[in-house]
Amino acid sequence: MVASVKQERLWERAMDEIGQKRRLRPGDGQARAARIQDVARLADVSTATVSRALATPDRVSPEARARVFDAIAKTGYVPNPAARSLRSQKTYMVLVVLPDLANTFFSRILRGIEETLFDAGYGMIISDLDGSPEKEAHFAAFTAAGRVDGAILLNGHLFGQSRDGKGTPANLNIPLVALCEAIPGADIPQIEIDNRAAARRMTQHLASLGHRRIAYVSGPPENVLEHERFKGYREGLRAWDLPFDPALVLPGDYTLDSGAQAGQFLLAKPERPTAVFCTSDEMAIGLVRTLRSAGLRVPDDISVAGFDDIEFAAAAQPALTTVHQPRRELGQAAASTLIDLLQGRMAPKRIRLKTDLIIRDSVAALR
Amino acid sequence: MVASVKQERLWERAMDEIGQKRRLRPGDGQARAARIQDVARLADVSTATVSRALATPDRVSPEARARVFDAIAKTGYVPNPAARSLRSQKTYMVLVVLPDLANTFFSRILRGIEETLFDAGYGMIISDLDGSPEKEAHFAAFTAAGRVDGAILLNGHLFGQSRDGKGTPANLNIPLVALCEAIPGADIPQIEIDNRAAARRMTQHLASLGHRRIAYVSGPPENVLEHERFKGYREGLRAWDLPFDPALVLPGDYTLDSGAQAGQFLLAKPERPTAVFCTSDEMAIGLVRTLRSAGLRVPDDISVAGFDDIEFAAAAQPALTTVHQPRRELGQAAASTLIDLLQGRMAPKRIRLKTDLIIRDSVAALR
DNA sequence: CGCTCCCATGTAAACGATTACATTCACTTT
DNA sequence: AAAGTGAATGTAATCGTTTACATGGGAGCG
Repeated sequence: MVASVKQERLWERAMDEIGQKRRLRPGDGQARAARIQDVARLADVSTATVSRALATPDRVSPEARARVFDAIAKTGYVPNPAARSLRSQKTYMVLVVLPDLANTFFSRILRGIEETLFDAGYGMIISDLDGSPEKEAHFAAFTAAGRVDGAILLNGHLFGQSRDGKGTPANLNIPLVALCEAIPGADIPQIEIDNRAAARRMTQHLASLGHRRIAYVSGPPENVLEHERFKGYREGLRAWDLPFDPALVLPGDYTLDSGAQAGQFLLAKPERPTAVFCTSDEMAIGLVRTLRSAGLRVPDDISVAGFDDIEFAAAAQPALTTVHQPRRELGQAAASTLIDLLQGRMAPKRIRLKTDLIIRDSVAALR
Repeated sequence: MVASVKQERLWERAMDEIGQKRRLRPGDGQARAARIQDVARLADVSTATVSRALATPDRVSPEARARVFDAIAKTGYVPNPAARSLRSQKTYMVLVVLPDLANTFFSRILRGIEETLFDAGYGMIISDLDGSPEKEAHFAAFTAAGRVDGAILLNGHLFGQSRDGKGTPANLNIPLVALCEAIPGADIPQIEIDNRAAARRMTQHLASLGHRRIAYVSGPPENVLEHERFKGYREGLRAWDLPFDPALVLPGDYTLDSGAQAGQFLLAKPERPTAVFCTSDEMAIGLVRTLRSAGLRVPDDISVAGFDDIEFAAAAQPALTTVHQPRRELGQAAASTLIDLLQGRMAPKRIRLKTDLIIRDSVAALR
């Protein structure tokens, strides 16, 4: 892996030199790649020694090792992954299962995952479930076929199971890690933030600024994150001896549109809250937009808080007070936990990363 | 090739049916997956017939085919991808090369790619180059090793080459497609929008509203998109007989921060423009923020236009007038073009998708 | 000196599919 | 009736590694 740049250059040259036609399509100038045989012959050792020089360098003599590396450089040899995988039953590939690839919340998490996997020599295959059971079945089969060594699940449930744990989980026999949305009942490592504590903290922050009527825009009702955040919201109210008013709980599903929708509900209420806690930034941005176009000023007339701290939270008008999720770190933690499992090391059952309260301009003290 | 989708389906159905049987009892060892041998024995045919029943069903007698499918369902057989790939030199995997996975612009494109590949039975591997030559070399080797059948390049250059075409492109010998950012000089299909026409149209739109001093916030100077959009900007000015003023061209790199930075430059200018054309929505949003915090009203005091029409363009304050890029369709077009190549069909050398001028609230007529 | 032990290496058997080539058999065709 | 044709299937080589097992030789030890 370290020598890859140099190898690459040499490889091209070697390919040109060999220039041997492959029997694919006539007239196609496909050159054949060097095989382990070629390296072995050139280094005057057996294929076994070449393989060992690569996998366990300390088990071959320094002289042989040097000759092998030399031959590898000369031929530009790159091991054939299919052959390697066929024999060793390892693919060095990880599946990342997402509920929705188009959701901007995931992109930075993906990057955290990708970079960690990359450093450990693993590739990343992405599956965007997109709410389709058909795709889910496909990827279950895909996984079962042994195309990946492990998987990171961001979708809140196992293959073949619904979110509430109904149904029999597909038996994949590979290491799994749940990221962000914990999978209740599954005996796999869970990487997440403390959603409850974060929601409680935000609620208390709003209360501490004098707000007594604090609305809550929820996530989808079946969502584990939602349950936790809702609990935190109620705990926050209780800590400040504020009454819980079900009329102040508005349905949402984390999207911009549902936030805008919640804004409409809010405007229609006879007695308006003075602060709104949205459980996603997208909803907060949608909500602010609705409120402003109705002539309300944020935060002067009404405070709005978000959750996630996506890129646009800081650029929104007004800049959003929100809960920061360490998305990149979440991805990294999930990936390195999975790698631990893949390499037979112990891994913690649960990792909870710290969130931060980000105070910007969309929340103000009650006048 | 054509049968792959159907094959997948069958495996899935088979999986479902024998789901119970394959599940491990607690404490049980690893259950061995069924091989083609097992299916052949059960169906009382040779392995060749099983293979043919799957790949070319019409070359097998209906009776044998039925017995084979039956046996597949009974055993829950799923072909081993490594073995298949080793022998047939096909992986049914496509590499998607991105300059920056965390950039929200790409997520919807990825989805378009993913769904199209999925429908054709291909999987998607993502490589986030992240500006690192090391990663680039790695993925070049990865590709050269034959882990993918083809690649979609969104990064504007070939492996081993810089953006301006310097250096020898890696000799990968697999079908490639360039998406969004055309690769000049490369003899591969290019899927893109007409950046020049779109930029010209937006510039003319601003001019038609009476603006005579129209600033331009650019992309990175080495970027092909940037060159095209800049040409369009100048053409738009010329069409309205407006002078080109280099002082009104501000450097940017498509990010939020560079837009905010451009705003600072703008505020410092003695003679301010009345409209600003930002070549990305992110920059427009960053710019608006800077302008507003300096007390300027958008669009009353200054108009701001964007490019891309990302999700937040509509939710921004004020909602952004911008150029809509059909991102999902771009992804789909690139993927299906690549699939055509992979399956030996002809593919167009260049596909240009239509853009739309989206008129919202951030641009107004000059008072 | 003879015996063990271990290290470095080689030999060759997997891994699980695809597919070129061979074979069989039922039908035409001449 | 002999030969030719083509469809259905089987046989076995092949893809390029990894790795269990075998081997040979040098060091250590009594």
